[in-house]
Amino acid sequence: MRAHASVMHLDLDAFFAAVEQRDKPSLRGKPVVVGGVGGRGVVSTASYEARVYGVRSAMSTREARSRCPHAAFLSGRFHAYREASHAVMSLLRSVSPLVEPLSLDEAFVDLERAGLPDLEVETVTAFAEELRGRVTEATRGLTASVGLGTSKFIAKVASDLDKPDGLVVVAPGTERDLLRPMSVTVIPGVGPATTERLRRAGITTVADLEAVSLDELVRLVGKAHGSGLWSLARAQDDRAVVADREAKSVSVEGTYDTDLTDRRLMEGLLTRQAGEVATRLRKHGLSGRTITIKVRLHDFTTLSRSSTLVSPTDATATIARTARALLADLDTSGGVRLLGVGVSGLADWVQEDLFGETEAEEEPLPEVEVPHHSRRTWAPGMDVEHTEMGRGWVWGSGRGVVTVRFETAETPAGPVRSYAEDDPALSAWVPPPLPDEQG
DNA sequence: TCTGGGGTCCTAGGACCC
DNA sequence: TCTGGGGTCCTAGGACCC
Repeated sequence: MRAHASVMHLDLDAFFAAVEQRDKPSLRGKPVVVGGVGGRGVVSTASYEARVYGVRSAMSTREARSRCPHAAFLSGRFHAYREASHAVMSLLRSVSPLVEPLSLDEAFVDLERAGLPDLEVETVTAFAEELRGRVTEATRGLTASVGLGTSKFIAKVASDLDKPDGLVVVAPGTERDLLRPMSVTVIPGVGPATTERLRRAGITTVADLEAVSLDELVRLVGKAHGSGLWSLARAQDDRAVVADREAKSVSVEGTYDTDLTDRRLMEGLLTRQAGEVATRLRKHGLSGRTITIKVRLHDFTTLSRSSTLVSPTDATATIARTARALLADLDTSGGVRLLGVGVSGLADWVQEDLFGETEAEEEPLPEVEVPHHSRRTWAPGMDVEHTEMGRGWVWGSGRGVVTVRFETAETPAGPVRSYAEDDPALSAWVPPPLPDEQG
């Protein structure tokens, strides 16, 4: 803990929904819900007008619709969110070199490096207030809630106390009095499971937590978590603000509106996801050794299987083949609602490519037909182009009919159309070298 | 027809090595 | 005829965050 309230936490208010209202004046003052709009979608962000009706983040879109049928339901324009986020992060970095983004809409800023004349409460308060105004300017109208405190924990708690469009400074020395009456859930890392465990032990507030010994806490919630809670309950937090944290994994996953049962289709989808993961790895100059697939069954049981290669890869074919091999060991007969592929164990260098695809030393993998862009046979997952519908990908094929899903960034679950296999309007789509698809 | 997507961190057991 | 201990890597699952 520092002597001064020099850690700042900034949080953009109802970020995705606010960007939509900014860009579309007809939505201002109205309930807006951004999230998945498919049958299994959930809410990412609800505008404050929608929150009045009880719509919350992580709620199923179905429930949000029933609570607030007249809201605008939008699937999200991530390019616009990224752009607004970038404007804010750039502004913050112009103020201090130590900026730690937590997501598109949140960051810590270390004011010890902001070149202020001093770090007294009045000084940092005036500085933060002015900065909030500059954030609104830089984003053409978005508002931010800001908290200042002697640690990350306190700054984060503070930014939550006067939302939206607020500023709270917790004066040094007042932290523990502030925390004591609060629920244990204010502590980052205390979610539903931990809250329930603590509740059974009679612990519901930070004051309760403070009264529990370290040994007892470790017994209740484990070693790392227990010692973390013990410290945070006393407002002891020395975590530094760290700029430029490196990514540790890259993954793509998707939940499908209806459960998948066709293994061939699942393989096609995994192949497609592997391609997206590989593209993102290459874009950031990364490669990784561990390939993981994630499979969520019809009953929501979630399985993962991973395999670590001898050397890092960023090759679609290697990731795809490994992913399909991992799937081969799983029983998916009850149906699958989610499939995902990830790569971890990242290195910021790429293996020198001595063997073409560099898979010479890998264990033999089962024979699976890889969808191939240059052939006019339609395999699930392959990219196609239709003269009228534009770009899409093969969802299924057979008996002379090919089903294509036309999907864009705006509509992840786009329209599905079926064509005769030999329909001349349909052609294979070969991706350009290193497409720079999204920011 | 409950329950997203992209992440991080932790735990625990087994293999393997010294 | 009894059975170490520490360290590291790998795998699977789970909690949590925004």
